[in-house]
Amino acid sequence: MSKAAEFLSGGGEARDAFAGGDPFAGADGGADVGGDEAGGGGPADHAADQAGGAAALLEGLTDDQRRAAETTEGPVLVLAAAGSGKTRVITRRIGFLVENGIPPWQILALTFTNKAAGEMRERVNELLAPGEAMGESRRTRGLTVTTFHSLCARLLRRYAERAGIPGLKPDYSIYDSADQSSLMKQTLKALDLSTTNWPPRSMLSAISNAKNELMDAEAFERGAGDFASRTVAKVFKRYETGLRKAGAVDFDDLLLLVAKMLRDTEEIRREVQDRYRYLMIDEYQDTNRAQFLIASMIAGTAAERGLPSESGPNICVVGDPDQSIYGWRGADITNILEFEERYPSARTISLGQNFRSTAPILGVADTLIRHNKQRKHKDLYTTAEGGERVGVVLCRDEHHEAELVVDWFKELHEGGEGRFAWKDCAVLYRTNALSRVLEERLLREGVPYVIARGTAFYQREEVKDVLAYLRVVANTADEVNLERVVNKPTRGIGKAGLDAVRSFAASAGLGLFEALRLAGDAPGVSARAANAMKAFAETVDGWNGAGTFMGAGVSGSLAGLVERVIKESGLEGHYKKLAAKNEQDADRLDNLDELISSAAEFEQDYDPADDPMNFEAAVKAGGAAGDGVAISSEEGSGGVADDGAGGGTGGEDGAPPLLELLRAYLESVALVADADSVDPDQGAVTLMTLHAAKGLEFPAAAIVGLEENTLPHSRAQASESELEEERRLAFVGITRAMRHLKLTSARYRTVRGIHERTIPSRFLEELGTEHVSVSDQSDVSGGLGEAWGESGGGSFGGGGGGGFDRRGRMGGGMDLSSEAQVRRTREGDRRASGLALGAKVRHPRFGPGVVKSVTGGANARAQVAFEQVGVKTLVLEYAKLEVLG
DNA sequence: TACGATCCTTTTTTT
DNA sequence: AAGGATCGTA
Repeated sequence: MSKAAEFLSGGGEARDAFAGGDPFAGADGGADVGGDEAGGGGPADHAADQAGGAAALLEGLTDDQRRAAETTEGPVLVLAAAGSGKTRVITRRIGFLVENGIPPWQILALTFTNKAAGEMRERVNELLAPGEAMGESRRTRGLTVTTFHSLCARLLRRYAERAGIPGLKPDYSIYDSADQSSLMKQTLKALDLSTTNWPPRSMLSAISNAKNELMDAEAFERGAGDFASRTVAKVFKRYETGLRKAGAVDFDDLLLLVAKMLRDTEEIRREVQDRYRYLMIDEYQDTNRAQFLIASMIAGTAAERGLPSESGPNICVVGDPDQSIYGWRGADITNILEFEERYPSARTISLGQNFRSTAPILGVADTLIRHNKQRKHKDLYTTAEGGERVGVVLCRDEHHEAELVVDWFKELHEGGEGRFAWKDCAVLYRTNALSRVLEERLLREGVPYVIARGTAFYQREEVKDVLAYLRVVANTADEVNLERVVNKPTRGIGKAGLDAVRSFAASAGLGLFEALRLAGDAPGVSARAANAMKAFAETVDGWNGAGTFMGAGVSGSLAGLVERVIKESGLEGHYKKLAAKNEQDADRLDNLDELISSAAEFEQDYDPADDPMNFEAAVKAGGAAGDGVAISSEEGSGGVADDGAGGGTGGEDGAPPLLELLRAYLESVALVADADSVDPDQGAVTLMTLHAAKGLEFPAAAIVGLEENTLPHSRAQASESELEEERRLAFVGITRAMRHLKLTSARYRTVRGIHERTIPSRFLEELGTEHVSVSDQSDVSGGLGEAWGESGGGSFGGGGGGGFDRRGRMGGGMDLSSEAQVRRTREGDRRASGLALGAKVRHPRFGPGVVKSVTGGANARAQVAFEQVGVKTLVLEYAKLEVLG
């Protein structure tokens, strides 16, 4: 039995995690859910009267695409190759459903990024209600197109209390990775574990992996055998307690808790199933176990849906195994295989025709991806002819690389009739660190550009400060954020005082925030500190009406609240002072302003009826189409009409509008992704990671850093499967390009401050030669690379229209096959481990010296103080160091 | 208690 | 290169 099946049936490890019942037991009672005809009957019933419009929607699709769009009943697996018009198919499919009389609010489409969701909403709107504002038309109103994480956040808000998840109230906070890491550090401290032996990062990643596998702390503990994992289990448990005490959940919890809730609480599962009758999942290859199960449970079984047992629910998943690039995050390609296992009646539709790229680009992509062994080959084809070769450019270093790329874009931009707009161009790279040099060059050349880093803004210190205050305002139990802001800007609350208050809180059974308010009663707190604490607590009280949000001034706008917090917290003054002192800090004030604007903007766009969990509003909006649909409204939660202006999400706690707005705002901030910030209309060159580029396309693309240890990344070479994921990443990059594609590889690159010789990526060889033209611009012969002696320099074969050949003079004429590389890396490792600090060594050129430091890993290097030439950092793999006895 | 200087390690990718 | 942590000093 697969793990997923175990979870669903309540068996095995996963069952222990939740000790709950089988969600699908008693499913025979499900026949009458909803009881409406539209959902149960499906398009066929309505096809007659709507046929015209529906048929028109399918025009211009290929046969395969059409089948994918119109096969709306039952489970469907769409294997959509890169550039095969996947988004188009999903959009048309939604249109087709609505055109056939399915109320939009019964349709749920899940994507991975907000941006993808937003785009899809837009396209559906264009299709169904052209000219009307988004969400205005009854033909789209109530349609849910969102991300897994947003949906889960909303489900948790609506149902957490009813599901009886301990410690989780509707005002829960979502912890981002910075919050998580603070909490983890606290946790380790509390357990008296050193962060050296138990790095917070690894702890968090172990926990995250467990949660992705649907294992909670108790289950993890049960499976923990050795000392290390038993310690992790302890940390896990404590971390969970910390989260719940703070009324918070982390990213993984959003999925885990919802999976658990849907499984264990039949009533909730039914309610969600009643609402959604048509489910679509994009980028299915990137779903993890939890997501797979959430989708399964929302879709329900044939029995739950009152369908004949040989059929299945209306769930359509769209994915491409070749574009699976989130394995490290728990994504599981076997979800694709298990789909057919779980839904034996599933129909599979393959979309193999590529409409995006030229034949050479496609050819190169195909040649590359064929090197993956764990793969079922599928043909990728295009009917398009012509197209220029894919350029491979060898350059000197990252600066040269940036120069060449930017020059190329300028050429395209300025060149003749086929002129390219800036927004047609993109630079893709493996790691964010590579963007810097490119950015500098673009800036210098005056080329407009945008970097896809939606999260960067919210990670700025000053912005994080304000958000931390806001989180505390929304939820004073959030002690991680409380600790962040309690003395920022400094207000005389120091470590000693805080420690005293903490123990006071513990002994009095108070939360930290309450304890601050009563600090005067705490032993060991100076009067001065106690006053400061009390003042701080009162300031927060002033913002949130002493926790009730009823106080004067709290009824104002969200932007108003944010502004008040910035001013009254003293942050404004603090950053003004900084800015006066240091010019670099000037933009911090701008960021604070921008945050206020972002709140104002959010407020403007916010409509409680847009909340997918506001079932009532959705149904109401659905109007006539929704007649006869029984949404269970007697449960008391959101069912009773909310007469408050805020609408129904908060429901039970009678949340006033401002608090609801604040929660929604913080939630949206917590769930932004880097890719979200890509705005195709910005008229600028786009810079982004290969991961963020998934799903996008550009007429001209450059992929930089085609070097070993960069792409494929050094951290991803431990196993064949990791390497294959890197190859898929390269594949994703290549298939983003529509007409022009260049791949660059620099001979030298400065990584973390160390200038070092590189090895061209093995992927370059794997592109084949047929569609590639190599141009060696590096013309380095010796020169810069002296420290590495004979391994430096060398020129590459190929050039012109020829093939690419990695056999140059590198490594003294050695053929650097990948085996040879592995060998050399190990050699470097071995030498590193054999080098003791203080060891006397001799370098062929620099003479004798003493080892100052050694780092291990794939690129082991040592700092050596030479008698004649001073301290040098050497890459052991290349430096022929001789150890002197 | 607060701030600065110095030393040290290090994220690849992200919801 | 840069951020974080630690330590010493005002």
